[in-house]
Amino acid sequence: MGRRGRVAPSQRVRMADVAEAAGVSRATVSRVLSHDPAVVEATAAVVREAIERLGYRPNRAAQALMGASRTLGVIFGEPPDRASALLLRGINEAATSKGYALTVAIATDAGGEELRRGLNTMVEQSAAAVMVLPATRLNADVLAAADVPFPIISTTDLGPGSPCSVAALDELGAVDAVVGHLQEIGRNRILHIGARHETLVSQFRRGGWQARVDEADLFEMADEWSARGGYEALHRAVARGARPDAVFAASDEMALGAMSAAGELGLRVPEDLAVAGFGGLPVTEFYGPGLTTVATAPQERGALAFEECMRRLSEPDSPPAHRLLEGELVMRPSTVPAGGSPGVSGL
Amino acid sequence: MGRRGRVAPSQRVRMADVAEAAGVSRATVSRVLSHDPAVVEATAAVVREAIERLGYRPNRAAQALMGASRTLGVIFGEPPDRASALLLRGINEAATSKGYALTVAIATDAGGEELRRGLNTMVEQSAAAVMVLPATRLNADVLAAADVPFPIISTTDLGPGSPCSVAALDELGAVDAVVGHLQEIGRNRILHIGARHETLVSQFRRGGWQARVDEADLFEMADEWSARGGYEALHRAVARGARPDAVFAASDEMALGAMSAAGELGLRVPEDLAVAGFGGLPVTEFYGPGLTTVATAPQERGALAFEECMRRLSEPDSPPAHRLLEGELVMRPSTVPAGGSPGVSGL
DNA sequence: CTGTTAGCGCTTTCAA
DNA sequence: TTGAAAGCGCTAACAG
Repeated sequence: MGRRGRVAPSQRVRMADVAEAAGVSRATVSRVLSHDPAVVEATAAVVREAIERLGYRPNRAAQALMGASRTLGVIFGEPPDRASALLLRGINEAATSKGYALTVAIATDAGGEELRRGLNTMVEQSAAAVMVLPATRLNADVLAAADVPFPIISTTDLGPGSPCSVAALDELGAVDAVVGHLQEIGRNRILHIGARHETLVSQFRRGGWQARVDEADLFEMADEWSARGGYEALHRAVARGARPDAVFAASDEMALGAMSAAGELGLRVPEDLAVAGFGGLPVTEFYGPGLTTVATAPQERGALAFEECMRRLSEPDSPPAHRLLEGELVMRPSTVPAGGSPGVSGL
Repeated sequence: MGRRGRVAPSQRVRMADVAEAAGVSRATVSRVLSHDPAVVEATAAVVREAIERLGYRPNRAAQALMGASRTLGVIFGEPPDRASALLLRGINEAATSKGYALTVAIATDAGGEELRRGLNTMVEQSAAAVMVLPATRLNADVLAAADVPFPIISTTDLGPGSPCSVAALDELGAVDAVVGHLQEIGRNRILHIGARHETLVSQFRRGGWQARVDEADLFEMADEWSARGGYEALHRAVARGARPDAVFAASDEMALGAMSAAGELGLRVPEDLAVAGFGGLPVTEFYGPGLTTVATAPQERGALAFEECMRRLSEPDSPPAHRLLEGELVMRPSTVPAGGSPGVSGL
């Protein structure tokens, strides 16, 4: 057959097949699929039966070509840790239940080039909205300047003036709770171990600590956002003469490394050195004697971000919202000796 | 405008806009985009300039409607741990560089219902191929029976006879290396702590251990795949009279919990109780005295899975391949006292 | 080497 | 309440 522009039709069951099987037109099948109340129940039942029998699945690409797409984008800017996996899970659960599919991209570079590419991918995929976990300030600027046809929801606080919605942890409040706790138990030489100074979370954690602490010699930059980074940082700080009575590490893993270094330095935790981290996944109960930390609810953050997507989509003209989730201080023996009363307290 | 079937054209720059700006036809733009050598360089340059200037991004939905789609699916069946995040990163890196976008779904239930839904999502998204991390045997059966228009690549070993390609860790070999190591250092009462018996990885780890160990009283089922699970399991095992001289835990976190329990029971690690885990992320260096484990290279596994996708796509008629990655035994003080010679040895 | 044109699978007017 | 037909943005077959 020499017809021009001929394209091999796919093997897949199409709407036309369903229509034929049900003895109706394609338009009617389409209406049944979108729960159009105009279709009389008897007809709808026949159509649904045919859909079921033939195993018909609509082609999203064709749907997206017409109107609103049912795809949401997720761009990861955080390191590939467990929290990011949980965040994805939170988003997925909510999205699946509402019939949305998820497309992902990863953008961990500081410069924003990967983020730009990620956003382009989302445009190409006709995403209806995109959730982003921007890593750095530059990334945040890329978001603000992005020329994209969908709303952006950031799961890191971008501060006021950003055109993006925010569904994030109240970082400053959470840090304040940990550092405040260390001060309440009588520590006044609180060393902060940070890393990757260019990232937004690093800046938040350091900023929250700075707001409560004066001594400039009590900051130590770790090489990496990891246990080894925390381990080496504490060793370095002590070697250069810092004499902390507490450590606030920017991540739980760094805190774990710091506790290991403390052991080598002959410092007892918590008697000589109270140690607190940030993150709060269940495993931290077994970090050292049990690590004091802040639970950051990544899964809830994901659900919140999705909710904000839906809100922006249903009220296209509403301004971007700024929704913050409270962290939860978890007190454990690394700051409160077993004799004390460890436990959990809301902020 | 009373034209029938009217649909609001999108605001986005379309191929037609580029064509007009460049003074060529849409077909030529399309050819430039797909690097068709038939287009003379001068024309191509003009087109590329117009694309750049207008900020044109092709609409994937429209592309997918025609021929091969540039979307790959990833279905997670593993718990949301760091390894799964790394696996995604490995896939993403390879996929991005080849111009593929990624769609994700999550299917962690044992029954396979979520997996079926996930596969449906991938059909709807016109995925060209799908990578799956199936959790359970039932999930594997769903995969085998799936009626889908794309090749499936499993990142868990499905054994022979499966219609899916496999790009996975050599689980049995890796377990054999750990348990063999424990035997080589003279341990012969090796307790295995497992969990979630319905999952394939649990079965592999238990099977590998069983192949080397006789005593039936040396298996203890943990409630969860976590540090707390390992902690409680060791306590239970000792309480019921098991007298292990070593522990092989099915995950690093369970091993961490077991070491904590060992401390409470007055057992020194490794003198009284050697402890080994499974997973091998860097943080395990700071689990207890340093945890012996197996590195499972999740990122490499992701890259391998992607490679296998490409192979299946370029050779549609070739049979599914079975590609296994070797684990790497990492010996640390939890089995080899500091006096010994800890280090890394390939399998 | 480039343009014309048909049609991918779907939704949406408009008419009946 | 349902059907006919147009067209979403793109690719590919064919003609020139």
